[in-house]
Amino acid sequence: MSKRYWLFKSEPTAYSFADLMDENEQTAEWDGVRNYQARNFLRDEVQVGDGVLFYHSNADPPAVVGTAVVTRAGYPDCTAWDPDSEHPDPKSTPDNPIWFMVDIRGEMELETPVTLAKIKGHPALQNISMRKRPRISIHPIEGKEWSVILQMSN
DNA sequence: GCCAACGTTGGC
DNA sequence: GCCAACGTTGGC
Repeated sequence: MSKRYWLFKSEPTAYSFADLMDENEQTAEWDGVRNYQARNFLRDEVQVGDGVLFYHSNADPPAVVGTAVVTRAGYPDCTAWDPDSEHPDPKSTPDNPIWFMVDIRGEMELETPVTLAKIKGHPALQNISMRKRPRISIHPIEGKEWSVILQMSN
């Protein structure tokens, strides 16, 4: 199975790239996703070794700020049945989980964040998934898009 | 199963 | 803070 690329969104006030880099082994569970399309990516498609662009949404400016790598593929999101978690969902149970998460390890902070404005302005990124479906927190990224965005960060 | 009402996301 | 886009819920 060949390596794929993804873009994960996070509001930096809730969880920033710096927070990820501060974790033990720079590794965190990507939990709390409560959207079915994003869930399907996490459960069915995201694989160990895949590349992740870490995007700050609701930020000034919104931008890709770092890269990460998937260290554990989809498994049940146990925060769903924790009533004290941020996004409890009583319909999801250990026997019949609805929501899934993966683990990622932060790799590199971008020298220059690649802002949404720059992404929108780049001819090679006109069809990037986040432009077509603006409100999903997980997006597949083409290999070409990945390299273009990383080039723009230098 | 339709669809109106409602809630959330997230750029601006 | 506004509001467009769009996902989800729930009455029927």
